[in-house]
Amino acid sequence: MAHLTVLRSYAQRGRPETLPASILFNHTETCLTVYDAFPKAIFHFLVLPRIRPPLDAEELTNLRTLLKSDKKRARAVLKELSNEAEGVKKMIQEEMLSRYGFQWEIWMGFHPVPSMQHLHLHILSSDLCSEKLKNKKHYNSFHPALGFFLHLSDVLSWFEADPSFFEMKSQLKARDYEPFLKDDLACWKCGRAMKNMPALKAHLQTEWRDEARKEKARIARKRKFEESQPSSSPGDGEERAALSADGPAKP
Amino acid sequence: MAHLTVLRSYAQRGRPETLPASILFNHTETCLTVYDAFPKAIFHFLVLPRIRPPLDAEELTNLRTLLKSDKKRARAVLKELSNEAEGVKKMIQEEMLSRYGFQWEIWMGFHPVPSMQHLHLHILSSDLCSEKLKNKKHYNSFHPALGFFLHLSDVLSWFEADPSFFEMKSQLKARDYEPFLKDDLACWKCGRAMKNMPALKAHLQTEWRDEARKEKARIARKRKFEESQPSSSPGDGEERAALSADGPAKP
DNA sequence: TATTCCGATAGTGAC
DNA sequence: GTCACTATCGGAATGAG
Repeated sequence: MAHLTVLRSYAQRGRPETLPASILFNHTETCLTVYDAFPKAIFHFLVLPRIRPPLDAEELTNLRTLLKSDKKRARAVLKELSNEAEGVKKMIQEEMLSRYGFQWEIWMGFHPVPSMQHLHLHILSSDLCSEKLKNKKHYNSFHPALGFFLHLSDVLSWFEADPSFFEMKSQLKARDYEPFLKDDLACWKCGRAMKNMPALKAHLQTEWRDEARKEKARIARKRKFEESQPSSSPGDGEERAALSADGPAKP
Repeated sequence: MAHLTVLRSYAQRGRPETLPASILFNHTETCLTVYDAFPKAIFHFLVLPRIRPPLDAEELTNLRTLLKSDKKRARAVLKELSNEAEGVKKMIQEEMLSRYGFQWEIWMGFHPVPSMQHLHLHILSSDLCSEKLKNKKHYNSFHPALGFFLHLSDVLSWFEADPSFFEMKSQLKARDYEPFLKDDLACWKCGRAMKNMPALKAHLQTEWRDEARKEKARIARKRKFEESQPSSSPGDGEERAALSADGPAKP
């Protein structure tokens, strides 16, 4: 479903649990977490604030509309999204370990000028390995240091800064952010310039495989060291069990 | 063979008759006529001046190099191309009649700044209906009134004009002609603007079919009139025979 | 900054 | 203004009741 208001339709549901399991991942009193229909990484979720009094659909249209509404209410909404996101992040980390044998970065943040209506917090893994990641706009919109992707922690920090700084950041003008999406392609991890998308995608695969190899070796060393020690903590058993299940990992 | 010097290799052959019949259409002491390897119309030939003393390959590289060499020799070369082209044109006209039942325009002219080396006079039919005509550059380069396509008769007339005019025209600077190739698409025949190449190509087909219909009706009326007359000339028999053979005509 | 489809545009490599 | 290949860029439609 490629409709521009599909997220809003989810967010205004009185009974989100009636959504198909292929769409809904988790929900609370205040938030829904759905699978991104076109995931740009191995893990990619969206956390949506539910529409409920005193929050209306207009206020929750996007980050800009939220930030220009009541500041305390806005912060509360973001905190609720953050709470839900932290839980989702933990579930992703467990899944990383059980399915791929290691853990890698998870990013949480907003797009300044989204096309789809209704505020959505992206939670995605840093591999950016996905068939759905097809063009420069896709990639640059998630590049963690380019300027387009607004990390949740940064957005929350705006509330603690000077009100004039908050006002400035809250503008979120399309013309201020659009240029980032046209920046030259470069690996977010090593900084190397990439000629085109196929080259970038191949490189991202390599980066992720390299990280997998190094992390798995590190974990193996750690395990060997711990096995050579006389005592063990209760958590170790789980960790070893998770590590032994390798699943459909590519790296 | 899409090589940039293939025409020169033909033109410097001592025995052009050894060229494959799929390449060589006709030849004289001074000229070769070859099939355009990527015809942009139903009929599309190239007439090449043969390389022979005192003409060298450099002088015959393109129209600009020829025109800036000895003026009388240049005119002689163009006259030889013209003579050969007139013969080829007559053969095309006969083929039009025998295969398609009517005749339509045939254009003869040069491109000001060709990529392929060796002067070549284009002879092509005005339908511009061909799978090989794929983009705006192709089309605009043969548009008969845009300015890029240099009609042979016009080029020959430069020799009769004031020497300063000849000098001006002989410049043939790429930058003076390149803009024509980017002009908006418009039908050369009716002037209508065309949104894109598929629309233009469909329209060109329509134009040609319309012309075929009208010309065939005109010819049929003429024949009926002549049949109603008591006398006939010896040529009429041939013409009727040609008209009756309809061949693989599309229109 | 939703995707997908279509088409134009740009760079390259060819031997 | 050689072609053919790859990739990018640019606009338009898109669904649902």
